[in-house]
Amino acid sequence: MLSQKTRYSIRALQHLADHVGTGPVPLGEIAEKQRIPKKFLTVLLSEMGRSGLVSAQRGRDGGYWLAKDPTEISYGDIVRLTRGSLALVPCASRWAYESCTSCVDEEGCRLRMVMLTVRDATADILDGLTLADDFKAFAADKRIPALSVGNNVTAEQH
Amino acid sequence: MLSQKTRYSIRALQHLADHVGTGPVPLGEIAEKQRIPKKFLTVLLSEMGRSGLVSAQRGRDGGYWLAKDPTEISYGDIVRLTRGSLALVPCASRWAYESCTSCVDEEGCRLRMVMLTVRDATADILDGLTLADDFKAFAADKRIPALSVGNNVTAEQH
DNA sequence: CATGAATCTATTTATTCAATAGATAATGGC
DNA sequence: GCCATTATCTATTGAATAAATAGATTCATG
Repeated sequence: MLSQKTRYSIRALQHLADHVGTGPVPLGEIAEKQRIPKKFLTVLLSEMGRSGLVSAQRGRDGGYWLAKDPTEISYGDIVRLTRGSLALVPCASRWAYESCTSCVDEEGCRLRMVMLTVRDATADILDGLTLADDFKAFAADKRIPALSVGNNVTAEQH
Repeated sequence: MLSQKTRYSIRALQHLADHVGTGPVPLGEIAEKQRIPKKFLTVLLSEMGRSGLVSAQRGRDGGYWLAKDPTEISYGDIVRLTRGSLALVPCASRWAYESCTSCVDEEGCRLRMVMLTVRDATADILDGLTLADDFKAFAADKRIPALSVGNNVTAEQH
């Protein structure tokens, strides 16, 4: 699962992407519009500043803006920077590899092979989508179906 | 990330898959061979028993075995049963959907659209692989490259 | 120099996860 | 019937991580 931190960060960046060219956006506005706790968001935006995703200006009329063009910031980048890895298991990360504790045989580990494949598929998607992408077109293209709300799942739905 | 619980569970099931037809495998053997804390494993195997993945027999010569044919147990099943969901965000789960707290507009949420796509790609992989699959062939087919160990990442490696 | 903003480090609080404990129940051999 | 063996269950502890908050500081601008 993605942490709140990652999710808040993505929403904040999307907000900034939607306001490119309109000058610095103050933290208070992002917090309010995106329903993110203000004080928490200061921490997140600071980190994103340090990692080069956003720039900021202090003082009157200050605020935040994207440090790069929205086409240059992919969802993969954001997840890597805020979460450390795209993978579901540290030994299947290509960006932040860590060997498993309590692993019996990493070379032959089937779990790791599966998870490497998943991580590559995930990367294909997340690295191919940027903050600039048009999600209405994207959704139509992928034909994302509506979700059945609740937990009423049938055997076939696995 | 997958929890230890999910990882241990998968390793335990793989062990059982490798011993189909040899009679009940006692917990102690699984724990030792797979390096899983014994007491913890009892909890995991109990849960897997309740969810119908394994069967067990008590007493002398007792132990565990797969409740179904290994071809009938996919990695997707295991992850869903032990973790609750394949998705990276609860509102993108099809099996265990939950709406986000602090979500502004779920219908139009771009993060959710991306994550639905990722969850579908993940499901394609994990539901297509079972405990019976031959991972040497799988790895060769997918041409899984060796990992560079450590965190020495260059800009191009994203 | 006062005001409005971001920035930084530390701390609290909540939640989740991993592991262990301890008592119980079934099975089979003698 | 009794004992050793093995699984089962519920609860608890302990540790780690994540979420959120606090408070002092710095910088820009009118």
